[in-house]
Amino acid sequence: MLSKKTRYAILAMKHLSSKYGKGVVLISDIAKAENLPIRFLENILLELKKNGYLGSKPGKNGGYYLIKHPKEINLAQIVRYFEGTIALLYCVSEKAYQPCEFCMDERTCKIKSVFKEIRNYTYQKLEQTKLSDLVDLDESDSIMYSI
Amino acid sequence: MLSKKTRYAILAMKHLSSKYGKGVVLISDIAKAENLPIRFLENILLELKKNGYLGSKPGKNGGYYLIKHPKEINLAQIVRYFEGTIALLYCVSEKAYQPCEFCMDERTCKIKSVFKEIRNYTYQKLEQTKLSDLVDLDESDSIMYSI
DNA sequence: CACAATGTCTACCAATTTAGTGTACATTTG
DNA sequence: CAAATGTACACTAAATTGGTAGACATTGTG
Repeated sequence: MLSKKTRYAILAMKHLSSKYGKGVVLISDIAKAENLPIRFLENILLELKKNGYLGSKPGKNGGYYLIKHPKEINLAQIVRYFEGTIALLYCVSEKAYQPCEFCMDERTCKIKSVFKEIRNYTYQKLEQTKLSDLVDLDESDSIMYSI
Repeated sequence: MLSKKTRYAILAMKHLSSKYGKGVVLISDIAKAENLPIRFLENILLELKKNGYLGSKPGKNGGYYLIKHPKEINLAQIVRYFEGTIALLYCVSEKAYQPCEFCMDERTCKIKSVFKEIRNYTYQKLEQTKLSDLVDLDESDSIMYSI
């Protein structure tokens, strides 16, 4: 099961995608729109910013905005960042690999092969799902930021 | 990521499968063979017994044994029992369903559909993997229990 | 019947993770 | 300068994870 943090992050990113190209969005607006605890959301947005997905503008009329185009961010990136890995076992993880505890020979381990297939399918599905797939983008009246 | 408890349960069940039809197995032997903390393993075996997978024989010459044939137990059952659900979101879970937090309309929610596909694939793979697939069964000299 | 070897039961516990909150501060605009 | 914002960092409460302790019940053997 994904953690609330991961789910909140997806919701926040989805919301920011829907406002892409339209200037900054208040944390409080995201919190209200997606029904998220605002202080917790602050931490999450900060993490997303540190990871390069978001930009921010402090002070009055400030807020957050997506740096990349929504079609350039996918769910695998978000899930992996907050969950640490997409795999269900360390031995089939790309990002958090550790030797298998189930077997002597990882090349022939049946458990590993099953969980590897699951990991690969999951990764592929999440990777294929872009933020742009989650919202109706309106690119007609997009504006430039003055940062 | 699966919890240690779930992973230990799979290891214990795998070990008991390899001894299927050959009488009881000491907790301490399972712990030694699979390198598991014995007191924690006791709890896990007890849970597996309460769930109907294992039988036990207390007292001298006692131990645990698989009740069902290894081909009648699959990984989905074990994972679901210890993890609570196989899904990554409640809204796509069969056993722990809760309404979706991501959308107004679950029928058209893209996030839900992606995670539903992942859940279905995962379930199918785990369900197809029987304990008998994990070990070399030797059914030639199986014996009957005298319980 | 005594006793050793085993599983059983109930409780407890420490460490870690999760899901936040508190407080003070820095920055920007008007 | 004041108000509106994001930033930093510490703190914490609750839940979960990963166990451990100790007394007890059951069984086989001598």
